[in-house]
Amino acid sequence: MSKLASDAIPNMFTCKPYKVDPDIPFFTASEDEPGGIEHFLGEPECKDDLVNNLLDLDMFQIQKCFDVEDISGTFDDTMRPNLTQGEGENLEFLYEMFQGSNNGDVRGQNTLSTSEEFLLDAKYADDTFKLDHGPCKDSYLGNVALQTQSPGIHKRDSASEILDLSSVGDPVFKCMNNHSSLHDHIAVEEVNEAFKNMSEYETSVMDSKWLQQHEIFGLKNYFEMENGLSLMKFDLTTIEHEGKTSSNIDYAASTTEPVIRTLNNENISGNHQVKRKRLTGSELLKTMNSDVRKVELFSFDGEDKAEPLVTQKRSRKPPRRYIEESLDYSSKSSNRKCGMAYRRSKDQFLHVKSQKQKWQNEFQAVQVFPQEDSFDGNCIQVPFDLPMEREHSKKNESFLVKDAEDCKDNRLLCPVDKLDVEALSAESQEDVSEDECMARSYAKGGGRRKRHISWTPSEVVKLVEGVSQCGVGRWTEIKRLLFSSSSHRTSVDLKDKWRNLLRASCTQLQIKEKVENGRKQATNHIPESVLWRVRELAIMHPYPRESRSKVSCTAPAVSSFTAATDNTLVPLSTAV
DNA sequence: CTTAGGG
DNA sequence: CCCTAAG
Repeated sequence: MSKLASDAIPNMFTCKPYKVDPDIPFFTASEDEPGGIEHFLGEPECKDDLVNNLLDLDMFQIQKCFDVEDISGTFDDTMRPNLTQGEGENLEFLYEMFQGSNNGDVRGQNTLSTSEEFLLDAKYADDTFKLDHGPCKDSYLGNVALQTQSPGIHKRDSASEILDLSSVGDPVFKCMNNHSSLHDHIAVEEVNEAFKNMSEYETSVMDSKWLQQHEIFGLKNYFEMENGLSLMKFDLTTIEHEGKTSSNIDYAASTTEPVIRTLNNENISGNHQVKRKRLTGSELLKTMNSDVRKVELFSFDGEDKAEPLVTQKRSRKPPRRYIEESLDYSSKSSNRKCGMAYRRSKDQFLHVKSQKQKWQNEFQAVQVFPQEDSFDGNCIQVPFDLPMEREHSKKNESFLVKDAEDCKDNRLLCPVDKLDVEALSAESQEDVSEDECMARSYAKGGGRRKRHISWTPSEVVKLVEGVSQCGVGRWTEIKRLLFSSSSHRTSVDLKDKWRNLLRASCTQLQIKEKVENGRKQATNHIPESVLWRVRELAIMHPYPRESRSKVSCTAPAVSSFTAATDNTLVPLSTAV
């Protein structure tokens, strides 16, 4: 496929004037030093250069990648505000811009003002048409709003953002084309001619500066990205281009490939939407400006051909941000498909299946309190994430190969998981509900804090019993023995709970000694007998540091414990 | 990985 | 409940 593309693309693209691949700095400058980049972007200096570069970029891509013969109306709409408004003479204007003349400053600002108007138009048009844009739309539009509201920086930002927004509004442009009379082929041709007239010297002089600006632009784009798809994309192309500084062929192939993918995909899913949107500004211009069917005729006749290119290129590890976000997406999207549920509960189920009956018997033997912890209403949890994000995940279901594979795996494994759940539910409703509860709490979190699940008295009793059996500190064993069914209680949780119980037992004693009235409130629904037991266990199995001193001061003698306990508690001597 | 301990 | 260091 890549060879195919390499053979086909140069025939259709005429890239004479430019010796240096303009996207190399764009792609190579990526995840290594985002902080510095951000800092750089924060400096309000380069606006004029960026303005110039914006137009330069446009012209570059147009000239470089397409021998402009059949430019669709989208191109005209995109370029028109920049080229035709404010300056009647496109040729002269562009020429000056390319030369980096001082006049370009003023004109650049004019261009920017019109661009802003255009961006606002795009925003409103976007809102009007409500086209399917994927998850990044809002953020981009938000950027637009921010730019228009902050005059201090909006010039620079909007300049660097125009292409982004054009990408976001791509469908908008298309819609506009359907019912507007903005087609302006003259401007395009003039631009094209201007490039042809440019001398080799000028282009070569521009290259260094232009590359710098292009890098800025690209990095800006980089930071605008909401998900990692385009990062992957960029990485791929980066790998492709590293060390090949003048590989226009590869450039063309890699940059046009997603376009073709998008086009060939009949039901354009969010996946490809995102891909196209996440392209660099230059790519987007190409995407929008080119007559894509024409591209398709050049030996790209199926998605299966374009697919290997992607997988072949994906060799660099995605950035951390991408990993987190993709995990977020996958967890959200696969939540309903047992994605995380499977992951978290697989071992649990396997383990439970073998030992569940046995431990359950032990539980019942151990239970001293009635089954208050059926977890009936306790497990109904409201998801943290917004419903909007769910929609995104739906659209981006297969927006990465990795994600797609994950989803597939989850779907494949899901039936087994469900079978397990059903089989277990026949055994014990409580435990399954706990597992589901736990799975939900993890699946939706996406790395966030686990939902707080209050310890039920029976759980406390189980913990106490486990401590009495295994001793303090053997939390894994206790967990395995008594909490194997409740996967949301980890050994660390047991440890923490035990620590809290010790504190509670201490403080409660002190409180009880002082005020008899506040006892119920202070106990926090933990029966006093349990606390007594905790205290005694703390004596028998001293907690490494804190329990010894604390308990020793307040813990009564064993004789007092036996006297104070009700008969529901098994005497400690039997347990130990 | 498990535990202890601080936050 | 989270995080991390230590073993």
